[in-house]
Amino acid sequence: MDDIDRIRAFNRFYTARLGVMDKAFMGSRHSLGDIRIIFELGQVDGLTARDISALISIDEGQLSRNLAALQKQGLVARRRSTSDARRVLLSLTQEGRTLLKRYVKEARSAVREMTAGMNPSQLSKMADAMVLVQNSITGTGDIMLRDLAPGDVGWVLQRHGEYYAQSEGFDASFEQLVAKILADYLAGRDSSRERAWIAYRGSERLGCIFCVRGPEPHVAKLRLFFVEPGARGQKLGLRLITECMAWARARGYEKMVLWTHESHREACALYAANGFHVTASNSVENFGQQMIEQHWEKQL
Amino acid sequence: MDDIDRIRAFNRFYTARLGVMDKAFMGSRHSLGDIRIIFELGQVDGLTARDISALISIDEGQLSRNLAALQKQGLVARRRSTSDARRVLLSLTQEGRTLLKRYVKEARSAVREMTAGMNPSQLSKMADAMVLVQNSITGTGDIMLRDLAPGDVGWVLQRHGEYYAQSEGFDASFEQLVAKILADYLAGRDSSRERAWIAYRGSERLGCIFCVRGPEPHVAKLRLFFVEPGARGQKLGLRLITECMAWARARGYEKMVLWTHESHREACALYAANGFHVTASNSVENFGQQMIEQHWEKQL
DNA sequence: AGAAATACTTGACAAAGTCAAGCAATCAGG
DNA sequence: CCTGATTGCTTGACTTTGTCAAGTATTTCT
Repeated sequence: MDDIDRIRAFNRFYTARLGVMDKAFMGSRHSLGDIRIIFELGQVDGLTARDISALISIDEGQLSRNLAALQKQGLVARRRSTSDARRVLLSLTQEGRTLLKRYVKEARSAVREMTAGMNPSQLSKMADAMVLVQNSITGTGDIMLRDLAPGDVGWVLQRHGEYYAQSEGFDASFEQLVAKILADYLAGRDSSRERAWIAYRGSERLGCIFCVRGPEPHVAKLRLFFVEPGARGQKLGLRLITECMAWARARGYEKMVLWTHESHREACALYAANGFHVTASNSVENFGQQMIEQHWEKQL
Repeated sequence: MDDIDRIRAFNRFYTARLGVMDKAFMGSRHSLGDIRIIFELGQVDGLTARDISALISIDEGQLSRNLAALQKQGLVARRRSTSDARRVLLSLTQEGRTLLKRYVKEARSAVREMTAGMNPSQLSKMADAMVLVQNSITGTGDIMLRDLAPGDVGWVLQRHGEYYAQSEGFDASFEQLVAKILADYLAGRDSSRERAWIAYRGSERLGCIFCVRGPEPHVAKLRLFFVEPGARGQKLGLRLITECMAWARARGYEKMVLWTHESHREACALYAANGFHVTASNSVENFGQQMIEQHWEKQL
C-alpha cells in the first residue's frame, strides 16, 4: 500500500465520517447548502452571491434560490452595492447571527461526539495531524526560527540518527557522536559565544543548525546542520546558514569552520555558495561507511 | 482556536477538497454513487445489497435502482443465494472489473494531482498524518515493542525533555541528565545485561523503558520509563514494565531498582502494582523544582 | 402453522443539481 | 458618448438524487 493508496483510503474513510457529522444538522429546517451559506456569511460580511458560489462551489442558480429563501426567513439581508449596482451585498441579520451561533454549537458538539473517547492529548495530536495535512496541501504556513526549547535536543538527535542511517547507512556510532556533541553543548555552553537554531512551522520541527566555539578563540564552528527532506527547496538551508554566520560575525568571531562529508552534496553546495572552501579532504572509514571527510572554512 | 475548531476547519477544508477530487469522475457515464458501488464490489465479492447500503450509507431504494442499471450495463451480476433465496449476491462481471481498474487509475491520478508539488517525503509525511487521524478516530492499530532503532534515542530525549518541561516545569538540566544517561548507554552498553524497548504503532513511537546494570552485579536498574499521554489507558505501561522485569529475571538479575519522583503518580501506582516498594524517600531540589525523590526496589 | 423479521423492490414525491437564456449594470475602445 | 462585450445575478425547464412508505417473497422463531 503506497502513499497514494493510503491517501485514497483516508479519503474514503473521511467521506463517510463527514457524512455522519452532517447528520447533526438533520432536523433543522435548513439544508446543508443553506448552512454553509450562513457559515460563510458569518465569517465575512458583505460577500456577493458570486463570492459565495466560488467559496463553497455551489451553482449560482441554486444559490440565488437559497438566498431568496433565507431572506424571506429574515436571516439574510440583501442590499445593492452603491458603487456597482449589479452587485448585491449580503449579510446576516441579527436573527441570522443568533441562528449561526446555534449551528456552530451543534457543529462543535458533533465534532466532540466524533472524538469522544479520545483523551485531550490524543485529540490535539489529531488536530496537529489535520493541520499538517491542510498545510501540506495548501503549502501555506510560515517557517520560523527559534532557540532550543524543551524536546528540541532530542529531536536533533533523533533526526540525525534516523536520517543518516536511512540515507547513508551510518551505524549507531554516528548517533553516539551526535549524542556526545549535544550532551557537551548542554553541559558546558557559553551562551555568549554558542547557540542553536531550530526551524519550525507550527508544532513541526523542520531543521537545525548550531554555532559553537572552535579550536581557537576567534574561530566559530558550524555543527549539526540539518533540513528535513520534506522542507527542502524552500531556501530554508540558506536561511539557517545565513542566520548562523551573521550571529557568529556579530559575536566577534573572525572565522567559521565546519566538518562534513563529501556525500552530503546539497549541504556542500550551500557551503560553497556561501563562501566556504575546503581546507582538507581525506578518505576515512567512519560510522561503518567508507567516505571522504572534508574540513571547510570561511573568513567572516 | 482550540482543537475542536481546528478539526472543524479541517472538515470544511477537506469537504471542498473531496469535492474537487470527485470531479475527476465527471464525464464518465457513472454517478459517484455508481462508482462507490463498483469500488465496494471490487474489494469484496458476493456482497448483498444490504451490505453495500450499510457500507456506503446509501438508501436501499436508491441502491436497488442503481444496481438494476449497472446490471443492465453488464457491469454487475446478480444471483440468488442458494442458502437464502431472499438474498441477492452481487459481483462484478469481467467488464465491471476492467472498468474498475480504469476508475482506480483515475482516482489515483486525481490524488496525484492534489499532491502535485509535494516531494516524496512530504507526501509520506502527509499520508502518515492521515493514517494517524484515521487511527485516532477508529482507535485501531496494534502497539508493538522493539529494540532501539535509528532515531529512537533522540525521540526518548525529545519526549522526556518536552513532556517534563511542560507537565512538571523541569528546566534544561533534566534534559541534560537524560542526554547523559543515553550517551552512556550508547557508549558502554553490555548487550547481554542491558537493553531498551520502544513501544510503537506504525511509524509512531508511543513509549519506552530501559533496563541497565545497577550498583551491584545482580541488581538491574529500570530507567527512562515513559508512555505518551495519548497512549495511556491502554495498559501499555504495564506491558513495558512486565516485559522489562521478565527480561531482567531471565538474564539472571535478582533485584530491580529504580529512581523516580513522587509526583509521577501514574508511574508510581504501576510500580506498586508490580510489587515494587519504596526504600528511601527524601525531599530535594532537582531540575529547578522542589520534589520528593524516591528509590524503589523489587526482588525479581 | 402463524407471527415476526429479513432482503429486497417499487411508487410517489421532495430536494438538490445543472444548463441555458435573460436582464440590467458596467466596462473598454473608438 | 455610442456600441459591443463582460459581469452579476435571476429565472425557467429539466435531470438526478434522496427519502419514505408500502409491497412481495422468503426465512426465522416459537
